[in-house]
Amino acid sequence: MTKKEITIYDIAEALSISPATVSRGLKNHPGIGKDTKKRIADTARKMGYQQNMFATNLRRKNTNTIGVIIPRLESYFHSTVISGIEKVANAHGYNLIISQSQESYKKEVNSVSTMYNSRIDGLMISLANETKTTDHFEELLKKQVPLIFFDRVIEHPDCTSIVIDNKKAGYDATIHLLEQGCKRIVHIDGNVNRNVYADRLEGYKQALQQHNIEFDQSLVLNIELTDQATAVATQKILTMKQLPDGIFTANDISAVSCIRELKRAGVRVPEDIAVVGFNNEPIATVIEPNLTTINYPGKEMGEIAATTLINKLKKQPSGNLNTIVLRHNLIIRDSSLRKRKH
Amino acid sequence: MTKKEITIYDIAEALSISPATVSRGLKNHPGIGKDTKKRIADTARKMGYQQNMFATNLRRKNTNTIGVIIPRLESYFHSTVISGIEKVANAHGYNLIISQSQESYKKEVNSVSTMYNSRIDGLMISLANETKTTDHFEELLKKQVPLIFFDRVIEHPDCTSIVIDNKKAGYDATIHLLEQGCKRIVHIDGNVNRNVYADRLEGYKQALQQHNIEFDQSLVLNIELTDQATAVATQKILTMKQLPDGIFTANDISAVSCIRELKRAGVRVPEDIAVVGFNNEPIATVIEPNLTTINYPGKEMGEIAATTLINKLKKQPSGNLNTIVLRHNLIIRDSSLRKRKH
DNA sequence: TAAATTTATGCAATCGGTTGCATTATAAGT
DNA sequence: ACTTATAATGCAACCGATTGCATAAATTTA
Repeated sequence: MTKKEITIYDIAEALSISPATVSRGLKNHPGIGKDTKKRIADTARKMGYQQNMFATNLRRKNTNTIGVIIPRLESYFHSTVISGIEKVANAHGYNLIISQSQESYKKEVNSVSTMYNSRIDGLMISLANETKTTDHFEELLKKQVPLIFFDRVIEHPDCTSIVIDNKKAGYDATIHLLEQGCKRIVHIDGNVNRNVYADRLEGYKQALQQHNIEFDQSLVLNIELTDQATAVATQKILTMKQLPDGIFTANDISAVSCIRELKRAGVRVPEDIAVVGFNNEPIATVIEPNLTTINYPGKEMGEIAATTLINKLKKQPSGNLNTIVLRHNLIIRDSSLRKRKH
Repeated sequence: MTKKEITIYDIAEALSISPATVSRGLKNHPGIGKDTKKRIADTARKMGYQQNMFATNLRRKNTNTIGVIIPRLESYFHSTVISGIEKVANAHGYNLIISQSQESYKKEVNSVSTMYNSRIDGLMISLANETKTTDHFEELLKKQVPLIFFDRVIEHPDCTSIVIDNKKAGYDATIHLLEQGCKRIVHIDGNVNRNVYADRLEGYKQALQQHNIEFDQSLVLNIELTDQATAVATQKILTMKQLPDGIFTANDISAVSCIRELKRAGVRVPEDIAVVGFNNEPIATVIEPNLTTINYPGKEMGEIAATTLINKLKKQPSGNLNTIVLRHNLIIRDSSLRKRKH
């Protein structure tokens, strides 16, 4: 029933030439005559020829496929990144295979292994919270498969990382709160096992130090940055003997949840407590007051990550960088504005 | 430099048996002796054997890869669906390749063609707004590649569609507004070329009819359901000689934008105008007042779509359904609540 | 016009598994 | 002990494209 596949042999036969010539003709090999090429192309079209990638890949040993592993797909930030990646990969004729780690080290290892078996040409990954080592990438790297980390990265001599300056961003956010007159700032952070959260915390500390405020560990809450966990954390904050006058959270979901709880408890934002988030997700302009946050260029990050990887694959010179740092910026909105500028 | 790949021939040689036996042994063929199997498995592990999928696929003619095409990745709803798909596909050992159409027919055709060339085993798609025909799928279908539509579907005799009852949902939303005392309800809708929007409109009409309210075409605004476009549409609504007292929008992004504009114009929600959205995205509980909306089970839809497809691929009986309708439900929140229940 | 180049094409091995059929070794039946 | 059924393994063709090397044809040069 299934109509027989057309192969280069069929085309060769139809034109009474050799399959080798057809193969070369189809990919515009310089050694093939102009008219022959045209006849091959025409016949191929006429017969409905479709290249068999397996045969090609089997010989060529590359798949034209790039793997992407992210913690979760239903996250605005990550889907933005993926969108950027897809755009670039698609434009360069690469396929994308995507997998989510769900923040689990085990799932991550598993995904890497599956992709390894699928013979991906390159891998881009934003690490799961649980991940602490790079052992599971060694197999890939040994086979010279380029690996790129983005957002949630880890140091590795052979890989490029694409990040923003999280330390500076954390610093910027905190300085802003300080400049708004905050003296006692809580920092709601993620798992400091991950660079992004460790760095944001570091920036927070630096800013405090610069304003001669002593760092107080009890003002740092390391939680899973979800809606729920933040609500719980906020309740805890509300029971502090001395309430903070500023909160810097490491993502917007968390910031929104926090503001919601504060309002529910009758605390005014920003008058009583100013709040700054991170990521600039769409909800930042839905919550009232609108959320001051760090703008994180996700789509751009995806595009750059993909471009870098593809350059590496094509062995173009630009590919051997160690770290690429994208620009972030603080977007000031009402959730932190206590002093009006005029 | 690149370490030589280990093949079944290497294993065969190491054990002085034939490659055929190794091949069968590795996939647990019944005709191979128990101890031989074990020796093969052990040696394979010891030597670091990795199956070459190309060779396998070249013979077997299936790729273990499923394609997914959606309008855009940076959409909460769609990333939720993808998440569900990924979960199921992954659990069954299928790879996923993803592409976005950006609502463009041309890009959609292109993606289908790329996937066709990648020899995907099956395809799942939520159509672009521009798409009106199914011609671009014929090539795939001719090759017996199963195709599943989800959310944005189109009638096709050989394909299963996974949807919610959009007509009923539109009806439910409108009836709710009517029950809250609304008499003049605007419907902000998408491109009626797409089933989802046509059906929601249909449900809206039915509800009106049931309450003996004459349908007024001037109260239906068909727009691109974005933040921006909705803001513009809302401004237009505000200039109507007679203001509506209810608005039913076909998605939450739009509803939120609408509420924002209404509030900015000093219109009270829900007192002056009650608003109902669609999808139940996270922003629905961030906007104030919280948004009444239709809960749309995206992740579940993804899981079911993937399961259905995989069943078809495995030729399991459950696979030959025409349409699967998931349950939706109206979630009533403050944006539409004018009469308190006690 | 013969020799030297250049251009166009073909031969045949190769990539790494898979699988129908044949063959051999082992166990069971008479 | 001898045939027959059963289990275990091997042979070899095949999937479809790629590519180094050889060959043939066309063109240029001497």
